[in-house]
Amino acid sequence: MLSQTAEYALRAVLYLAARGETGAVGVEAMAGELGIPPSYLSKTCQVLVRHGVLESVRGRSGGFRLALAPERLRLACVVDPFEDETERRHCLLGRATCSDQHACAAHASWKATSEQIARYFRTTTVADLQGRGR
Amino acid sequence: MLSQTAEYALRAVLYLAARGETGAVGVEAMAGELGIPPSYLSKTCQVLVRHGVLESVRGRSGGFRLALAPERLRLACVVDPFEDETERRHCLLGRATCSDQHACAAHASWKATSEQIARYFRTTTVADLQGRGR
DNA sequence: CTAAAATCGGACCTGTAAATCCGATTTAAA
DNA sequence: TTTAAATCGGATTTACAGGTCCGATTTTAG
Repeated sequence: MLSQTAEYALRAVLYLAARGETGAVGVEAMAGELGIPPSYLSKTCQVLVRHGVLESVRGRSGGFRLALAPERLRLACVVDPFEDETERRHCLLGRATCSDQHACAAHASWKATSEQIARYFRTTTVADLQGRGR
Repeated sequence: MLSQTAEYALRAVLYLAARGETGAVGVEAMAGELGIPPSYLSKTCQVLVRHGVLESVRGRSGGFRLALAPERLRLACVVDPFEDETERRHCLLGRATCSDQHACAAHASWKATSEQIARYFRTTTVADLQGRGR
């Protein structure tokens, strides 16, 4: 469903949200806790910083922290930087242009499901997932 | 949403369904029509034969045709052989075990959408998509 | 019977996502 | 002021899905 990288990003953000306002968390610690290759997580977090999802604190006792309150952070903001913009996964058969006007064979029947997926990522916030599961 | 290979499979099956009972269609013709690399489509079709979705006719004027009536062919049958069995895409965060009992943070909120996706592929048939779009 | 046209299927190549490595830079504690 | 600990960021390597190639086999048209 999500690329490996997008999944890492989501897990990292969820982890930081759980920490609340406890200052920045180092990549090494986070990676160890989440079971993600540290140097890869480092890059992934850097991308999230560029997209305004995280803030980085450099130097000693630095690390990463959320840039926004969890209530304002939608899952789409976390995941989108790692999904190909062009293929908004709207067409099941991989058409470049697939709309109500120029529909592929699957368009009509797939539409409802496709829209529910998009709505999930657009409306669900990080706060909505906090405190659930473990 | 679907892997490239699964998408090829679905398009090929839809193409054969549109042909109706006009005998087997050669890979070369099908690939040209669909814009799929011929030798790759060949392998993809071979997998579908092994899974009972297609039948192959060897020798001169051979090719592939549907093994079942379109009404009996569910999209899941076409697509599943090309998706990893283990990660049934049920867990957004990539957990090995994620269920109502052992839930990840996203489980509860993701469940409805996840089930709608599964239901779509399980219940929609090739016949449902026939004659739609182009 | 022969030859052409097709699938079969294994070995090989390739492009890209995933992961690693390492030096430069920044900062705070000692 | 020095040093340790952290991010930054580009170059490189690895793993695997995607794609190619080709010889063997099968079958039918002529």
